[in-house]
Amino acid sequence: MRIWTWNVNSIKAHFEQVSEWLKVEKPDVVCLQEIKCETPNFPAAAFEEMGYSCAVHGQKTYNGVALLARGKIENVATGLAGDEADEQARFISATVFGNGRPVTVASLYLPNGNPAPGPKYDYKLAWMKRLKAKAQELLATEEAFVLTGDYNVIPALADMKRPEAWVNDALWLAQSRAAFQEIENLGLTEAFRALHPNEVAYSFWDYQAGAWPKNNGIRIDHALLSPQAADRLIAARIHRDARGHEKPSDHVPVEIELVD
DNA sequence: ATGCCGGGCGAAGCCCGA
Repeated sequence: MRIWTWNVNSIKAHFEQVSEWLKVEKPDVVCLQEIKCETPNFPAAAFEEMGYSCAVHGQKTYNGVALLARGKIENVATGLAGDEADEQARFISATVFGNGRPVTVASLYLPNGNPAPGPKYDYKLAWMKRLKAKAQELLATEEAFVLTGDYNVIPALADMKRPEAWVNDALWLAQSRAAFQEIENLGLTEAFRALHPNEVAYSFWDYQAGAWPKNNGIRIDHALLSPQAADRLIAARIHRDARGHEKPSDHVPVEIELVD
């Protein structure tokens, strides 16, 4: 089972590229972030024609996450517990099936948090605590699950081209990394780094200042796997070529492959 | 680079992203 995550920076603006890539690569599950549309405006019919079921947690203008999967999608849940006032559409989870073996998959868009310090950073850290609680709840089931998406966290020095540019940034601040590490330390595996301990690879390049031609990138799109999912992990890939397309998203797809 | 690009909204210019 191949599971993709892709922050598409508006599904309306980048639908053509996304659908072309899905037709060629045929991933089994696709987690989308920043769809930037309300649920009724998501192009579900077009994805269904391509063989996918869809579960969407949309929002006007900002955020928005979705799950596509070949076969059925069950137990769809949206949002994270712990803040009744939170109206930002950043989390959707569901059960998907590969050869009959169920996997719980979540598509998440973790808050950026800049400027830090400030209310946006407080929201980011609080959101990470809520995500940790969700991970703890899922771990108690002792089943395979994958929490994947745009984490907006640079885990280590090796995950950025220009560390000096990020010293005071919410994506790199010690508290952000510590919160990410806390979730990993529950017993989750960050798939790409686990399989490629020494590889320098990025998943985001800013649109500005020639970041892409200079390869001035960061790695912030991740997949965290429960032990039962990590046991099935056989590959992790970053599709960096997607960034070179005409009119691309600023993020590229990150893929993991599990034994069916 | 407290935004250089790019998207949304909405029809100019501001908000937001990382």
